[in-house]
Amino acid sequence: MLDQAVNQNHSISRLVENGLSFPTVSEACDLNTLIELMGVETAIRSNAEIYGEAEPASHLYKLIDGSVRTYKILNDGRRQITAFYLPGDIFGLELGDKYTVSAEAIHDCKVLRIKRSVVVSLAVTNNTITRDLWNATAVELHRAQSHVALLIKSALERVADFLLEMNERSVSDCELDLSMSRQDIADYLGLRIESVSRSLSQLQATETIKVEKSRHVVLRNRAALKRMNA
Amino acid sequence: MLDQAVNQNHSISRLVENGLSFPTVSEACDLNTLIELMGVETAIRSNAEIYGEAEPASHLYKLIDGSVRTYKILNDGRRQITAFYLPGDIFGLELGDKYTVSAEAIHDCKVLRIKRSVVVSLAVTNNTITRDLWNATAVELHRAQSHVALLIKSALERVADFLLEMNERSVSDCELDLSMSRQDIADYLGLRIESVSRSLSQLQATETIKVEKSRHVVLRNRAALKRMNA
DNA sequence: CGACCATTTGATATGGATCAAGCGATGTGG
DNA sequence: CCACATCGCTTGATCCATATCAAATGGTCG
Repeated sequence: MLDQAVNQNHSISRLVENGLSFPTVSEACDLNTLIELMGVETAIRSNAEIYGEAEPASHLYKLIDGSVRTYKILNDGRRQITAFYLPGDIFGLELGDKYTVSAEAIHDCKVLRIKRSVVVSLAVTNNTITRDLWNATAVELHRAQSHVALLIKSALERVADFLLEMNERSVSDCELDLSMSRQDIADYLGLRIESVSRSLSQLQATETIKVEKSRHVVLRNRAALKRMNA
Repeated sequence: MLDQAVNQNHSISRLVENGLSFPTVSEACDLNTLIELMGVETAIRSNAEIYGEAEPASHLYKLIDGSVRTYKILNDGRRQITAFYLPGDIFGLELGDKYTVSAEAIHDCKVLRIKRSVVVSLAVTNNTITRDLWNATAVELHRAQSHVALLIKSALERVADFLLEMNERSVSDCELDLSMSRQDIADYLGLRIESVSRSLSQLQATETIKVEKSRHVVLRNRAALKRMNA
């Protein structure tokens, strides 16, 4: 059943990529529907690059399964992770024609991939899609602004923020499965891996969290975590 | 002549705000033209608040003269300046219905102000305007991403970055007139005022810049400044 | 001229980086 | 099934960049 869906996506996609009109898609369709209908399901191996900074921004992605990090490498070699994407998130959206960050799979992933040129040309006449593109960019902007606010905080506050952010974006109970390594977290928070580790230990010492396994954290006192934020 | 233009803007604006149709504006018009045609010219005193975080996002602004800072106050009282706006820039653009930052005039300013509801309702049928809103949001996103990259750098690098950014956004020769105080710069860069001052002194000691007056800086070796960036 | 405010400079403290070692989980070969 | 290598993470010791505290300087305005 899944295979069938994938194949169908392929054929729809090809139709439109070949320039044939597709009334239901091009008229009253939103961005998410467009990706679901026309996106090509693609598997990506753990740690594989999905696209690289400064490459032509050829595709737009919706993450189905797994997790993705986007990052920039600064000229001294430091890596700044700009965002983590979880299932359901759209990524790879660029206004300009080059990617401004690189994207990598954190694990084996499944994504829906759609040609940017298709989306952009549909957007010319489809206001809903243009609005969705705006909307998606605005969501990214809010995340980036939160990230700025995060980076001026202390190490402990950054880690607390990070745990809450991940918690809110996942199932949102008190159990938290982190898909990324300590190094990824450190590069996202602008800290060293040792500082992340120490902050987690400190939060555990104050009974705020419990690090059951290194990738599995229980939030024992979310109020205390929230009190650390701004 | 200027007064006349202002009055005319007022009347056009009222027409549309009262729900009368205005074919030339609502059809083939872009966002900038819309603001120029319908924006109400407003003067804002130095240090006056233009809007506050979490207030209803009632207006969209184009800065004509002066400069503006937007910021968030974190819960421990720290102020994070998120952006500086210079003449020609659009600000106050929100996707949601509340402002996510506060905006203040750094000096006496002139702005063109337009109701958000007008822009948004025109955007429903005018794809060019929707696209321009997307575009403006994408510009903000790029700035925010650069800001993230900036905040993981050393104090010296942040200050060098800042000088280059301001230089590129102004007339772009080697003379740089800073419209903001050291405290504003510090709150933008996530540093203390003393660290900003020391970094400037250090850049001056290496003949990279010359601080002629505290608000007027000459870039003597732009290549050296650029070499500090990532 | 004198008061005030912004900025710079100096002295010291501190949080996070760095360097280094230990620990625990996972996997491999004997 | 166990010894051992490896990798990711934690913990410890020390260092350094920036914060903090304090004072001096300079520019502006009455």
